[in-house]
Amino acid sequence: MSTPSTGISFDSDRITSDHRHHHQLEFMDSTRHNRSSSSHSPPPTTIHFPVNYLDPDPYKSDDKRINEVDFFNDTKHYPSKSIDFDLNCKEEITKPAIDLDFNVNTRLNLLTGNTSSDQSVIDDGISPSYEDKRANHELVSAQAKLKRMNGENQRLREALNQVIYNYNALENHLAMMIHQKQRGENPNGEGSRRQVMDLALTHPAKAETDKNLQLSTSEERNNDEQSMRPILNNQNTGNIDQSSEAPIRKARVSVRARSEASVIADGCQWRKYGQKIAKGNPCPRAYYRCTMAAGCLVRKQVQRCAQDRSILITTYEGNHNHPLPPAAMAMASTTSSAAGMLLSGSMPSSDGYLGRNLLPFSSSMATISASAPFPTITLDLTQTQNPLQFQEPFSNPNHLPHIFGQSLYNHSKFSGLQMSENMEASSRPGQLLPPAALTDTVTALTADPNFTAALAAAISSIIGGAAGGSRGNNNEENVNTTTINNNGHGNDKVSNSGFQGNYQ
DNA sequence: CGGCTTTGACCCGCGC
DNA sequence: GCGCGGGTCAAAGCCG
Repeated sequence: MSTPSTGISFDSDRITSDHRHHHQLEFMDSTRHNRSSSSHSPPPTTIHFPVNYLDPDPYKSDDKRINEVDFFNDTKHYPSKSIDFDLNCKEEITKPAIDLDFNVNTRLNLLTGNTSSDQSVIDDGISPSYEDKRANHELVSAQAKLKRMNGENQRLREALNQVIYNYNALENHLAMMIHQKQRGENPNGEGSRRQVMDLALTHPAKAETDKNLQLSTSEERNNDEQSMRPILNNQNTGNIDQSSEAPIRKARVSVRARSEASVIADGCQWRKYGQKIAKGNPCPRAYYRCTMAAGCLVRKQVQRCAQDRSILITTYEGNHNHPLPPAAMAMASTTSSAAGMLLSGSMPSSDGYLGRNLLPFSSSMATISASAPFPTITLDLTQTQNPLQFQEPFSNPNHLPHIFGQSLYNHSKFSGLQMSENMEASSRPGQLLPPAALTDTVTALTADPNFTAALAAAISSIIGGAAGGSRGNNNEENVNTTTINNNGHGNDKVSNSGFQGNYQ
């Protein structure tokens, strides 16, 4: 646990069962809605990329009434290592603020007391008083530097959170304007309700525009992409009357987590408004809508996996139009970022470039389904250990914060930040991209501004939400630019009280 | 009594 | 046009 390292990493993985929240979902045996037939759609083509996940131990039996998985409960503390960022996020009324609590081990073994056992015994001829003065000077200097860094880091984080918040507000304002425009043109409002909903749930207009522009440049499109052509035509002609558009696509982010809980505690308040038996799965699908603010259009579906009913599948849709509590922001920013990448084309279609390059990670990670009715990115958190994951000490099911950031977080690995530092990991067969593929992927990703934005949000999520950031999971091998000792173990760190993050 | 869940009915898109 | 399936509505009931 206390492996010496200068690494900076971010707290990541923790899932705990939590019964504080009362939203429950009864997966009944009802078959009244079951109209399933024997026909099945072909499995969607997929793109995979890694998500790190640690099993939350859903069978934890401390409490007889485990109804949720709380991804954000953070009560554990970890011994600090070299440089540990203890990120506390306090909730404000309108936006999250962050308190930073740095705990830096300067490795100078600076002592202000006279604990002889720790003092140097080497007689170098320098007087003790000189040593003390020098040590004190260094200590003061380090403290001053730390203070500056602390302030700067907090400012940056606040700025980043503000940007994310403004972005979400603007996005929802756009949806609202479109809604009003539609109502103005269609006073009855009938027949367009669902379309309005879809519009509001659809990811940013710019992302759609980008995607559509990409579509216009190629003749080789699959059927799924062809469905977007009406949108493209409208935009090209300057017609923004989307009420006349044909299929509006909305991105979904699906999270697969192994849990006996009924729902995952993602920090938001949800109200169940429906339940149905979907074709091909005897487990009912429950529909929830966000009730944290009037008019919030975010919805989620919760369903157990037919093949493995210990797996809970939660699918999010849409962006919140209201400030989120810190506990909710991790999921929000992650799903938003994933959806943005999906719709913006940063994550190309299943036969796309990135997909080929990322396929080596396919076994246990995230999946993009391009052939589904809606573009869906699935974060598979059911794997106890993914191919990139080191054996590490934080596989405690209670220490699973922020797993939702992992998908995007791992994407950052491909952005070429630390390619030269993959030596250890690359020694494990099949765990890293071939150099050429990696380079290509890096080029593709970094060339895409949407990826940059998404990555920023994801990093924000990780930094802001990781409740002290570094539980040092698998990711530090690549991302940590200061790592000297990449032994694959998580940076032990002092955790803190609040999990924060960002999501929508 | 208000908020939430349950659940049958309904709407709508899509494929045949 | 029809049936299927996904998604939503809304009345009724439940619960604190």
